[in-house]
Amino acid sequence: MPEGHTIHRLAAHHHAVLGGAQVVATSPQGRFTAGAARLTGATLAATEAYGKHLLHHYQGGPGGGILHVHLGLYGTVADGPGQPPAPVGQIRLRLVGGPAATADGSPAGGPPATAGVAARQHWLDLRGPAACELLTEAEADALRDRLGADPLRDDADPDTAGGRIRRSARPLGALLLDQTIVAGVGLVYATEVLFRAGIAPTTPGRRLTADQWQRIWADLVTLMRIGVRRGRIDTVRDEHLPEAMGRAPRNDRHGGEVYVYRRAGQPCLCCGATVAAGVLAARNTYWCPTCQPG
DNA sequence: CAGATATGACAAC
DNA sequence: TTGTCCTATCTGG
Repeated sequence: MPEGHTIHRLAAHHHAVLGGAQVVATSPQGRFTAGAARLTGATLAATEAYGKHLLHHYQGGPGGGILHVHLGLYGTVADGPGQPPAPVGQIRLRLVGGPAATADGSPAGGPPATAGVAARQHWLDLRGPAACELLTEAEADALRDRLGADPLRDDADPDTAGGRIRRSARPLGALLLDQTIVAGVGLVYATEVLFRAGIAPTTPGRRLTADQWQRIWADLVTLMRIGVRRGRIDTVRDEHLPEAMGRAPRNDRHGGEVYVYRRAGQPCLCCGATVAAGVLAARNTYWCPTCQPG
């Protein structure tokens, strides 16, 4: 699940269901005991996504702080109304009071709960994360400073990212995954955006023109915004969708329609050539030898 | 039911 | 480059 679109989606959702409310935090596995104690009684003031990093800003209570979560390869966050299921996650946040969520699911702002406001019950479980820790403001600044341009953030600086890419001899398939250059792009988006650009993942960054980078960046912004909306990665143009081509829709756990990601050995949706697979910088990569000439 | 694998990242060679 | 983290899911026997 977790490329940048997933994290941005979670940040917005968590603000909608827990924003402005006091929380009770527990550490069922005992790996976040001190952090949970500092969060309990604090109020979730804001949520933020930067690349694949999720930040919860807590104020008040016994100290508050910035909860930093990175899901890594297989971390998940689940949440829901009412009583939580059996405590198994690394961290659990339980809403104990706050303004009622708006009907359309938009962020519930306003002050914390006051007497007479019906308390919501909402739980959140974090399981299998690569990182779950409390940061200071300075540490959060340092985290943002070491991340590159996030196509889903308004403050992104694609020119700096493009400059670094176009001065590098490393292959584009690795450069797009370098979170200090571009933040939030993972294997699926990197693989697919290069297919859509008609550029092989082995191409050195310095062979990319400024115009090509501009188009790749714009495509990432477009694709990842769709990903946030739909909660899945779709990169296939209308004319190559299953309905348009009379083929069966993709039906694996990812769900999205893609051109080459994990389609090794299958025919390219554009030209029919066999999709190739390889390993680049310790990550799987896929491409069409015809549509993406090296 | 054991083993492989996964949209990730980092430390240690 | 390889190993490790650590969870869920899918595969083959």
